[in-house]
Amino acid sequence: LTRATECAILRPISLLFGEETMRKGQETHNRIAAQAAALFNVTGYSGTAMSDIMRATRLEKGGIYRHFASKEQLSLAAFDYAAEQVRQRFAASLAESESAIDTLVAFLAVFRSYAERPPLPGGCPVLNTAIECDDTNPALRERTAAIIAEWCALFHAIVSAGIACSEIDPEVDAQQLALLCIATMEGGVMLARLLGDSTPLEVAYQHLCRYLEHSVRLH
Amino acid sequence: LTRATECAILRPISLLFGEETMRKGQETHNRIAAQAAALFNVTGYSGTAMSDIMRATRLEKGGIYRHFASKEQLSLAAFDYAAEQVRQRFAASLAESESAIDTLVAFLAVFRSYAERPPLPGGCPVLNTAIECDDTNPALRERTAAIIAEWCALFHAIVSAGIACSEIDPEVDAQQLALLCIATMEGGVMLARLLGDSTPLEVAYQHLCRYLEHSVRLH
Amino acid sequence: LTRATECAILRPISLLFGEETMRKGQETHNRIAAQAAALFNVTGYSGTAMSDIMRATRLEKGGIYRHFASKEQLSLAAFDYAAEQVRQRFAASLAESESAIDTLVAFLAVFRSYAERPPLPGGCPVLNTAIECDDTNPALRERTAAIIAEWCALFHAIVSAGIACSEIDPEVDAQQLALLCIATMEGGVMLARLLGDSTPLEVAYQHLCRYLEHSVRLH
Amino acid sequence: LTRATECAILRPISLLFGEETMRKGQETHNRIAAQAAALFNVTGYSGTAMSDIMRATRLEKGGIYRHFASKEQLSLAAFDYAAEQVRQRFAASLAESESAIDTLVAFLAVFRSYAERPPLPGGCPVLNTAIECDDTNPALRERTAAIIAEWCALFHAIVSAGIACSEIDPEVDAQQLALLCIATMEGGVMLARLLGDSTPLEVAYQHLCRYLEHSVRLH
DNA sequence: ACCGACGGGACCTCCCGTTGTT
DNA sequence: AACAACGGGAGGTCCCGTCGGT
Repeated sequence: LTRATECAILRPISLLFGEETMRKGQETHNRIAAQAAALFNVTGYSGTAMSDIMRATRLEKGGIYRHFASKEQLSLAAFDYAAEQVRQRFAASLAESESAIDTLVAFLAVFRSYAERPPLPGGCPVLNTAIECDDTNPALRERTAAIIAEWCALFHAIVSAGIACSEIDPEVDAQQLALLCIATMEGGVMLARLLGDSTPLEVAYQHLCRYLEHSVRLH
Repeated sequence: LTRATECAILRPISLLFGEETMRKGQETHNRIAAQAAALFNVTGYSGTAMSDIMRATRLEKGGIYRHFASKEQLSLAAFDYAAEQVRQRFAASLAESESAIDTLVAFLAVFRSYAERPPLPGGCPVLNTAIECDDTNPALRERTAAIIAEWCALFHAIVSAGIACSEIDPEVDAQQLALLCIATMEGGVMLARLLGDSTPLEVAYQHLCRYLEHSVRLH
Repeated sequence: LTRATECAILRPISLLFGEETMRKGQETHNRIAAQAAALFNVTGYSGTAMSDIMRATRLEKGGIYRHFASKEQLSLAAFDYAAEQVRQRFAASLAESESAIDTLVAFLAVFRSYAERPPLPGGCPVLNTAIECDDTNPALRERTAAIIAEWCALFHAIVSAGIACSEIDPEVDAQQLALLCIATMEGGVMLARLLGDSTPLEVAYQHLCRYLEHSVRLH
Repeated sequence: LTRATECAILRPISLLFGEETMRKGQETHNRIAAQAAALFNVTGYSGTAMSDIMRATRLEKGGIYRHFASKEQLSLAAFDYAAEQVRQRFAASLAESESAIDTLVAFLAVFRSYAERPPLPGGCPVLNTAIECDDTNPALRERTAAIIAEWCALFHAIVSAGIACSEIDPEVDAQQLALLCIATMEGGVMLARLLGDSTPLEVAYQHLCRYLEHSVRLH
């Protein structure tokens, strides 16, 4: 794995910094969270048993419960891992773009890529967690809402910058634009997965791109 | 309840048609499906236990299993009940509209009303079921996809009629328009429920209304 | 079992009184409580596993948990059963005695019989529960203390009657006498069981009998 | 054990030589036994988990299992520690008394002090262990019975000396007197802890003091 | 048509003990 | 000497489904 390689490379460095301690444990901790995240994303939190996670991690109960006090705690760590994966996808996509509109398009493009290459097996963890946990799991709901807030903040930053450099119409409400884009793309993800067809995502993406071009960009 | 009243009204009629047989049983059957649908919609299929349904229906195990062979079968019946509720919401909303565009707006308005008055407790059953079952439950996934297909067919009919009477731009692709509208509104439902705020739904609704007006209506 | 036979005999009678309902369940409920009481009394509450009770009752988990919501609830029911057994032993012993002093002696004699014929396997449930639960289980502690209170009340009644008929010295404090007798005999039970020798019980009994004769009886 | 014997022999010698070696280990060993003794005395042997002992000792599993091969072995060491505490309480109380009767009273006084100042948290370890282990744990039962035997031997010595100096009635049976005193006081300890009231202990103590004075002392 | 009793398996959690490492 | 990591089994609880009764 890329990750394992990365660790192998970083280890000597961290040794220099005296971070030697608790390496193995941390690694296992992360590995469990990562594999649990995938399972939770596919079968849901209540649909995934600890035994499933045991099988995926090839660890026994004792090994898992050493790192997580409960399934609840593990589910939070798993969500955090998933959120981090999503963040990295956005970071990678936004990195290449230069103008504000380009950046917004890059944001949309991340969702568009979910049909073929989801950040985790099972689709968008934000969408999945939002649907499963909105009524039943305050802790996860909170965390999920925080990701949405992050995205909205990102939109605010991008739109502000775009307005400042006269690329974006100053009338544009960043918050509303963010909600519209997230809703449309996440809805597209849902449809694409349900129908097993990426068309809905493509339609959503094209529609929003045109909208950005015609109604958000300053002419 | 409206539903109960409806039953009371319909019963004498069905009596006229000799449907005397299986009345009480059918009623219980429907009641179980209805209450299970609400539970499933809130806590999910794997998050809802038969004991929850027993409590809600005030029936013992035997009473439920007389009507449904398994939890699986009950979940299908419950989804069918939920789908029917949704259908009725759409029928009621579309009934009043006259023009094609009005009809499309009426379609969107149904989703807009979900924030304050969802068809079932727990939000949109189509969205919820799609997310929970896309990877794990082919039977429910199929049924959910069928609802989407129904909506698309509805769009086809409306758009065709609109084109025929020169209200809608003949360039409009009904299928794509349907997917866009469904994705945007369902995404809005997700956000509204997650954030506990109907703004995302309102934004989605307003955006699509303007889109219908400017880009779908024939000028 | 005697008990089962008894039930079989009583059943037709209870039918006459319309107590037909919930017969089987109640019977199983009682049987579980009785057998659990014996186990708890021998191996303690925390030392007895539900699997032990399953083996003893020849019931599966499902069968037991139908009747008791938790091990905690079962432990309370089991203690109540044990307390009832103890009560019956006292009732049987006190029934035959005539004078106040005789009644007190009969009370002591119940404890004396514990060495050879304890009310339940494992010795005195009051003593055992008191020791195990005084610091850890308020519910059981309360119930155990209530039995002690019952015994003290019994002493009050006996002593009062004895004083009234000039058989007992009016200076005698019934409460203190009760505590002394209970302490001495329960301590005797403990020693007898620990040493596997009934001598301590016999010594305690003889001592208290002489004490009753010389210092409690009115001369 | 060989190890115990070795320690007993080596200790004075190594002290002479200022023995640095093996001191830290022995200290930890004792600390674990002491803290485990308190826990076992409160929550019982089967009610106390190794994790409880880990928390109390602030040691990890490996740290404890280095000193004790198993929970079973630890429980024996803990009981030995508890027994030693009890022995010291008796030694301290008996040290001050001069006559035989005074010594017996001093013996009783130790139990009387248990209500306010038990030798360990949780009450009398002899009583607690006797009740929990009489049917289930031969090793601990043996050790507990040995403490009782010690006490009886102590009574024999005191009574013999008392008879020899004409302080105690030569008719007195030391063994029976010991059993009576132990039973009465331990029963008092049980009641005092159960009821949260030292009265039973006081009553037992006063009763036995009067008994010693009137029926044991030679007049 | 519905209830109550029960089987037996799965689930989460915790337990005791072992091993490798430092 | 002590810790961290882990195995594997047992504990209590809950689950789904069956069956006999009424």
